[in-house]
Amino acid sequence: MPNRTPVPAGRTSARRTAPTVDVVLLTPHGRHLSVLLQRVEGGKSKERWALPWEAMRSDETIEETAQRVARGALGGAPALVEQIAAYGDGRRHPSAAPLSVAFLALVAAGAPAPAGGATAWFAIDDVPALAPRQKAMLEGALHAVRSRLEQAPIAFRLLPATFTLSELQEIYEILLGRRLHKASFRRALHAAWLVEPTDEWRSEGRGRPAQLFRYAPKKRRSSRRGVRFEGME
Amino acid sequence: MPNRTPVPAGRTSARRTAPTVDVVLLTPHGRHLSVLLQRVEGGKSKERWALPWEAMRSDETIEETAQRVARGALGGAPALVEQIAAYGDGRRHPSAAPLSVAFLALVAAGAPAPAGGATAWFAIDDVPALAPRQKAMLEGALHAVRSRLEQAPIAFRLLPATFTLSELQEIYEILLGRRLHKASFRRALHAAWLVEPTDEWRSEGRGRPAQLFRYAPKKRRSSRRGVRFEGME
DNA sequence: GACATTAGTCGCATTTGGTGACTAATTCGT
DNA sequence: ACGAATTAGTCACCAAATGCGACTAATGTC
Repeated sequence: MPNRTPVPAGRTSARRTAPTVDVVLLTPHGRHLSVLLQRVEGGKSKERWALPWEAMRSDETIEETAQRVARGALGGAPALVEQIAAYGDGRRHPSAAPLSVAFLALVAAGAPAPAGGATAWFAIDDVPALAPRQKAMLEGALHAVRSRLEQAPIAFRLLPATFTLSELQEIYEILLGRRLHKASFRRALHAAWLVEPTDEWRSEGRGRPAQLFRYAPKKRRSSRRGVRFEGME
Repeated sequence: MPNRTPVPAGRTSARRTAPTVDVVLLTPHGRHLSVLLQRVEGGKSKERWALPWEAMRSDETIEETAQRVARGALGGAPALVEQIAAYGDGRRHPSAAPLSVAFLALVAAGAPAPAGGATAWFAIDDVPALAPRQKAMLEGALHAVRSRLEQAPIAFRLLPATFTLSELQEIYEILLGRRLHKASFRRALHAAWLVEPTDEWRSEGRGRPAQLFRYAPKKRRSSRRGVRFEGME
């Protein structure tokens, strides 16, 4: 193990810009997802909006930085913050940093529109031009949400402590970006022993009142399945 | 958007150590997986082995760096290199870098044992003490292999162009760390239209000769499934 | 030729999943 | 008051997917 020199001597490390931590803040908005962008003050680049980001600090973990960037942009704490990936290809970024670590943050519906015109929510299908690296982060965030949704109870963090099953299903539909069949959703949900009914009911105006449930996962049986070959080409 | 200063003025960025790129090289070895470690020259830390790593360079993407680190440690190119995640918590690392990006690399079976005693394969269940950050990377790598195995045809990259179905199944078993049922495996494989038979057969000493197949994915039908609630607690 | 060994397939029982249609409880309009 | 509209919740049926034991096939060994 010879050339283990941490820094290629003489080169640029002293001039290198610190890595950035970028956060993709997503929230349910109506029937779809929206992402939080911040206005970029004039520069030569044509992108006028950007994901919130900040340079990494040596006195914080990147998770802490992500939390702070999210709180700063949102004016409050998001419901969940998770890493997506590091982006260190050559694509352009608002900073000069060669490396960025992207985080996903989910925010419960009805988030207060951040003050001032410098920050705004954009529907996920109608996002303005972003720097290429941040565009990739946004795509990565959507992919991450949809793939982690089945592995971890992240949907429950977007709901209050008690909720109706219709509300839960709607969250799933918004995060997945597609409709689900009511009976199938409930059958799978109950089979997984993730929720338990409370004795309260909520009347939401018209229609039959809905029973309230709470998130209360029971012990799991490890279902030893075979392999699946999905979505390969 | 005030405090958009890319670098907190005056602070440490000039003294910051560049992020590292660490590679978890895995290969089938007998009936299990092994990981490549490099001996660490004496230092005050008690870990005598480490994952191959190198400081990020400003003239390479991190993918390129990972490829280079892998080739350097292995003496040849691995079959696949993919990013796992960034590790920027406070855990200790052989370098002084506060941030490391971990990559997974898969190497076909029968990889030449790297020359010299400075590099060696360790069975995955019998790995010596690693720096905490690298230990987390190794766990992350195993998790990544197992979860990506069903999404992308990475197993085929560990096999020659033509192979028997028993060989393919064995790769899956090694990567997943559990046995699979022969008939179920083949049924799912054929249903996914991933392989096609050649007209060659291979006699492996005793037993009936096996037909050789090649990886030849056909167009996919997008199976619109409902949600599943798996492995949540 | 009996047997061990590996490849490959079949069939069945069971589970899982998709779906339309049904019942239940409430509000609103007239 | 009463029926239409609306939302909640469940059922039943069918189709597809899965787990698995048991079978046949082809080869080498003794």
